[in-house]
Amino acid sequence: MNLTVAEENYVKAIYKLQEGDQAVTTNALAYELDTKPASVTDMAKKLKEKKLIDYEKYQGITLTPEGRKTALQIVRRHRLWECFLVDKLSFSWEEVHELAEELEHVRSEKLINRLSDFLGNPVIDPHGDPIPDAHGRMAKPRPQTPLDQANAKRLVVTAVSDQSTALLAFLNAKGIKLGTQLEIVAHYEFDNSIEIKMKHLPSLTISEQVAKNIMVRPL
Amino acid sequence: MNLTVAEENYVKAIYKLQEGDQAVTTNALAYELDTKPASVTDMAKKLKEKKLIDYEKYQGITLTPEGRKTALQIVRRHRLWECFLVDKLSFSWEEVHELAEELEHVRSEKLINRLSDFLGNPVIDPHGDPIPDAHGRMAKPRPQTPLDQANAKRLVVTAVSDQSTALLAFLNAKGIKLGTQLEIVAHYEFDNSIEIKMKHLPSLTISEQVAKNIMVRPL
DNA sequence: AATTAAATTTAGACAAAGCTAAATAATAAA
DNA sequence: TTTATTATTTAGCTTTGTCTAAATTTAATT
Ligand SMILES: [Mn+2]
Ligand SMILES: [Mn+2]
Ligand SMILES: [Mn+2]
Ligand SMILES: [Mn+2]
Repeated sequence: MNLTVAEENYVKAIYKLQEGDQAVTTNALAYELDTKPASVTDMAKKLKEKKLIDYEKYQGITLTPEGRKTALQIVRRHRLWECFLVDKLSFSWEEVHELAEELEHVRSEKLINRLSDFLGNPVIDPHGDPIPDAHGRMAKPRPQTPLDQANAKRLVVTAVSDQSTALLAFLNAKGIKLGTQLEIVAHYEFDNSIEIKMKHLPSLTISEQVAKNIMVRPL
Repeated sequence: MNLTVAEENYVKAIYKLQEGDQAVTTNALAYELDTKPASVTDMAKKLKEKKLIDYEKYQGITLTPEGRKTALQIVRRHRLWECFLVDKLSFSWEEVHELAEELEHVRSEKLINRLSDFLGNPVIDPHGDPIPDAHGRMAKPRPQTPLDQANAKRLVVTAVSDQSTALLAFLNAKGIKLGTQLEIVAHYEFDNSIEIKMKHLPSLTISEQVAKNIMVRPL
């Protein structure tokens, strides 16, 4: 099926919001895509027509199996381009999302498979997110939790769930990246901030907001 | 100025057709872009509004200096992506044009300059066409002529002027590529076909059509 | 110079993707 | 269970880029 760029962006956004299998709401999708609910309703009708989503008035949106397959292809392209930009062109992780948002729409199986080979068939992208293979399968991520809910003391950073430039730039400034090892020094109940310690660095206190978006697993 | 993909394709096509400085006709542009003359007229009005072209009814189209600058940026992106695809992803020269046609529309100075560095700042693309630098300057190509007009006997292939898959595939089949050295054995007046000889290979006769599109210079 | 042919433009329509404002449905509060 | 609030949809309009058919201009031929 031949999708427009807009349709691809919708399908990917629905995939992202559809954690598990609960329906995605019109408003949530509008917010995610920085558009208006009325526009989402319009597009929902088109995507239903193309059998990429299940949609009934007022009932929210879910991807069909076909839609999910499509979404995974787009996610694959997005994440592989991110890897390319970071690994080969030396971009930093907060710069690549925007560019990948455009590169992901160049549709060519051959291109993307060769790109994957060229990169050594990576399985996670620069933000720690898994990359679907050519068949849409991804390594199920090793168990990870947001830093604010971690119970172990010694942890390693495995991903960032919010990928805004603002958060990533903050983490850069503090020297936190994928693979960074850290120790929880204290929880402060007042604002749920967390004090952490990385090797060779003075300890540092981060807000709950930040902690929620750093994914970790026990070391 | 922020151009749409369609506008970029028009500007690039006008640049391509505007050999020297003669105006590009509506019909020629429509044919080049595989669209209809009426659509070209519509777009001409928009591009004039954006000061990218000079255009008066019935008088044809020429790029303004601003338009030429824009065109050179697009050409730069196109040709650098072609280099990437051939040099890094092992595509062959007849496969890359289509893909570059899409990749060229990802607008990022930083991306394209890093890509250029990554590729070693190449100055010609896989078809022998010069690549504009970041300032829009290109090495003026060494003098070259179409094979059908060459007077020297021993020649080297420097570029292909028609880049259709059909021609490139034909050249592949015959073992002709950039840098190939050949000798003219005979001209046949009947159909202007040309017999050529490459080292270690039996001689071979090519049509005028083909010869017109192989650019060569004396060895 | 008049006529024919070719090139170009205009008029009117359509599909895609978006918007605002108004209407309707679903949910939450009183 | 009414009432108020929030979520969603509908209606109508806009922009971009395309098309066909008709009109007009320019160029080429008698
Ligand atoms: Mn995108
Ligand atoms: Mn990512
Ligand atoms: Mn293009
Ligand atoms: Mn080329």
